[in-house]
Amino acid sequence: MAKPSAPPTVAGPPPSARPITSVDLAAFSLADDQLRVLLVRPTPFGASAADPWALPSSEIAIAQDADLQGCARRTALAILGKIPPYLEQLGSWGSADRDPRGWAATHVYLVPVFAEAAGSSGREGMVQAAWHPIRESTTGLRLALDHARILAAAVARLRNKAEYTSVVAHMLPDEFTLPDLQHAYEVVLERPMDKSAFRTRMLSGTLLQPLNRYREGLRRPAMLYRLKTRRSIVHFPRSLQAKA
Amino acid sequence: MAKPSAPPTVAGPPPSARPITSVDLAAFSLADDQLRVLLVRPTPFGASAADPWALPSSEIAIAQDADLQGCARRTALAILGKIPPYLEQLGSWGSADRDPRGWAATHVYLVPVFAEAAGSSGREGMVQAAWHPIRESTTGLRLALDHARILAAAVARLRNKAEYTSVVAHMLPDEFTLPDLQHAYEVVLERPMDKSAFRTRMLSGTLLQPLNRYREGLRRPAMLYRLKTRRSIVHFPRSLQAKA
DNA sequence: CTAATAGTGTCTGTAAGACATTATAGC
DNA sequence: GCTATAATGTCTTACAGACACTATTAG
Repeated sequence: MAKPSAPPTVAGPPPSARPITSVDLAAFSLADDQLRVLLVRPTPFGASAADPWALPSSEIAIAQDADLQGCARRTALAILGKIPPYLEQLGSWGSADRDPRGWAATHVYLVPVFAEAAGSSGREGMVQAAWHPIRESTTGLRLALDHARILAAAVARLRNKAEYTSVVAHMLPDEFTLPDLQHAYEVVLERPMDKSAFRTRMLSGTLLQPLNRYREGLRRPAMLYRLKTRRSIVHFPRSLQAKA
Repeated sequence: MAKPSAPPTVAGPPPSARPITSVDLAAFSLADDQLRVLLVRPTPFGASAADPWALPSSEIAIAQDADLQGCARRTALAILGKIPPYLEQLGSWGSADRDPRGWAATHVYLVPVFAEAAGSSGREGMVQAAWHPIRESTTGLRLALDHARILAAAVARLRNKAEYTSVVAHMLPDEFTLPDLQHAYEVVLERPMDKSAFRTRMLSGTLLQPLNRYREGLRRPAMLYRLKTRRSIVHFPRSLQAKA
């Protein structure tokens, strides 16, 4: 306790060892009409079907990471090849028994991104990465550590935020139509939505910028839009489907 | 990397040192018609007015804490004398420079509690603790480390959640009246609220249990209520004051 | 009775839900 | 013309906001 400017600690003696500290990503995208999450696995060397998939994770690199977001961005860059414009803290999970190596705490970020299908999105460096569809009843996949629980929380948060924010739009490409956007919401929320109410909701406020160009299609062309900003999400005045 | 069941790490070599890891509390109460936050300071020995106040904080005690919530409960017990029924993860702050001792990450919990005024709530063990009123423009107090920023985020979250949840009720005693509750919301949100709409909102749903007893007062007595559960908050169907 | 606080009733505004209708493309 | 999809219009419902009104206590 003779260290410089140590903040007051409430109770107990100074601890001896420190927890393993990491940042995990719950990165979501939409491909082939499915909500998908990015999972990784060690390199093919010795990787068998028994090896569990895991959320992308990096231990904090003290010499390299300026802060938690920086670590999250580094992790995303390594595996996605780009830094996502919108990252949101989901929460943190820490306990004595969630990692067999010892007391471990992880800071989890929710990352909605646009990504093409690309069944198994190549291996980036040392790991194999793939977009796994989110199936019913918490994926069913057996993931490493407590990642199944974290993923369940991430899916719940994503769906909940879809009820009152523009978060789903961040999983679409730069230019999209309102029917595209509605379809994306329907995929995430797993229920059909009313066209008229949906359009009013999305077009009110400062969310979208119309491009005054049209997507040529099989039938009547649809107006193209772009997000005014990809850096943040917009909150709508009311939540959808206010349950009785 | 030859450790048992190590999860795949996305990039970079295994780190050498681990961050200092702690749990901080942003505990709020209502006393004397003011929103207050619990702050601590090292024991009076050598404590001067120059010593900054800080949020209650505990480093993770690997041998003692089962998980992050456990650490938060231990911290709350040490300083409040009781374990609060409702704790909510606010977020985590971690960076190379927020603590002069080195890379430090803290997991912050938002804790609304009922607490009497008690100007300086005695010293519990090694620290001095007091409920400080939340003043305009982020308190104005100079706090230890980056606690001023964390506190600002906590106040923002508390006020935001007051707009669409029952969180404010957790800062009232076990039994209270609807006028009590409305006054509490008005203190937190710093604006007057409509009586009729407020009552409808609070009485719909499963939030309150009427006790069929009355608070005797100066004028007409008011019905007493109790929270159906103190362990969780209730979400209302709409946010208040849907801004244009 | 009056004063003060507790509690209710009525009307309006906003935005979502349901669903019908019109518009514009290819064929 | 027909079909499919894009976009709009109309009506209903739920609930917050404003505010008037009634109810119950002390004195």
